[in-house]
Amino acid sequence: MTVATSSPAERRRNKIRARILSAAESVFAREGAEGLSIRRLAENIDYSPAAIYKYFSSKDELVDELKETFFELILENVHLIADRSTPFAERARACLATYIRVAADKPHHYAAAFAGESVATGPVDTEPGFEESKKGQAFNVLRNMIAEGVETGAFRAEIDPSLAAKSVWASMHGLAMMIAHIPSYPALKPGQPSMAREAFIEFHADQVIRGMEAHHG
Amino acid sequence: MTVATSSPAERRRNKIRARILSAAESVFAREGAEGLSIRRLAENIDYSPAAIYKYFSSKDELVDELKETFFELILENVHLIADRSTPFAERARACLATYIRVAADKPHHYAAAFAGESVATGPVDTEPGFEESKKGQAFNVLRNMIAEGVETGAFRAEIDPSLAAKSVWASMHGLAMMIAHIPSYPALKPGQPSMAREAFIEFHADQVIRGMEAHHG
DNA sequence: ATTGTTAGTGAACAGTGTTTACTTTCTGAA
DNA sequence: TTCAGAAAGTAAACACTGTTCACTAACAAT
Repeated sequence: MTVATSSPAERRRNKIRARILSAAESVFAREGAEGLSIRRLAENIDYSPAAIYKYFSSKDELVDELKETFFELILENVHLIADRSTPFAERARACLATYIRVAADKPHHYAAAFAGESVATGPVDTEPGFEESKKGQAFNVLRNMIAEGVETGAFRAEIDPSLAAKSVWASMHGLAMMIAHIPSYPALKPGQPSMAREAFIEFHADQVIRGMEAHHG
Repeated sequence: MTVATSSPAERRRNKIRARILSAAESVFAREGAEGLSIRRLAENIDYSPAAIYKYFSSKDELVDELKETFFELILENVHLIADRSTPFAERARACLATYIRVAADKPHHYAAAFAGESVATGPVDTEPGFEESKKGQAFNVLRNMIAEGVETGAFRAEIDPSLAAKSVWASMHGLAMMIAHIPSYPALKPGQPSMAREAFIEFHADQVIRGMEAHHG
């Protein structure tokens, strides 16, 4: 083990790697994975197409890194809400709504994060490294929150947090995908779309939480 | 207006068109839109690639037709349940579950039906021809069912059927997409995945309905 | 100073959807 | 029945794509 954890050459390499990722990010955000071509990317940063392959073994690997970074962003935002000490019901709704908002902000990223065949090969939570992945961590935040709800009696006692978390995730995923693919969803008519969307996101989150709520009395 | 609504030539043409679609269908079901290449398709049916373009103006148009036919299948299945005279709650849950089941049966079709950029250009329900499209009709079935629930007092009075239909659709869409992209979702571990999935689909549908239910008491 | 690794490149390979110019085949009217 | 015109079908090319290979230039370490 050498002392220097980063040689000058290594730092320079990381810098270029980052520059490639940054250029890719901006194209990807605008046009998605299909719009991001290695040749165009190479031209943008004044390299030959083949040069990219000295830094990434394939386009998929490059895109995977963009997706992972994006899910890190989702996780950060959700954590910010989840760790607050506001009342449970409010906190739960805010978490769900936040997930959608971040997803809606980068629709191409969100859609791509779930469209990749690499993800589709195995079960979600038995995938190697799922627990450690950003997606897995986001799932855990959700499950813990539901467990809290069950323990405090806010949610029905018979609810299995793991199972419910998957159901809730699916529901939020659905809205996120709808917005990603149909940018104006769910606005009835164009015009003040963001207000209508905000209201809808909150309605949707509310519906999902209601589905789990206990009704004493 | 001529009497003959289909000349021999025309019938022959439709036959070949159908043969192309049929060959495309089987490849598409197995490998999705990316796996379906015009050249491979042409080879399968012993035509030159260019010949396909005498019947379809583009690959997108061909795929669009596959998608529309698929959504017709969904609609048929859902209608079969929706038109039954079983108790409302049971009927509603069965409709939602059916939507998922048909989608899960042809994951590539379902994913593609929502992935196309052509869909993503406008609002869902202000798209020209949305009301007439199979997707639009499925949406109407859902909205009418929710309206029925509100009228009979099963669902909360303040619920707007149009809005709620979008929320419910998003929830079901989410699960359908999860299953489409992650074939083993939501099984925790491989083994008896279809039973686990059946149970989960019903749990999910139940959660979604519960979100709208009124609690008199 | 020399050796070996790394950065970077131009050209090619194997695909893709699509268009164009061309030939063949068939059809509908004089 | 003949004959013009439309339609069916094709080979070859265009403009792309991701990726690999052989090669050169630069740099690091012994």
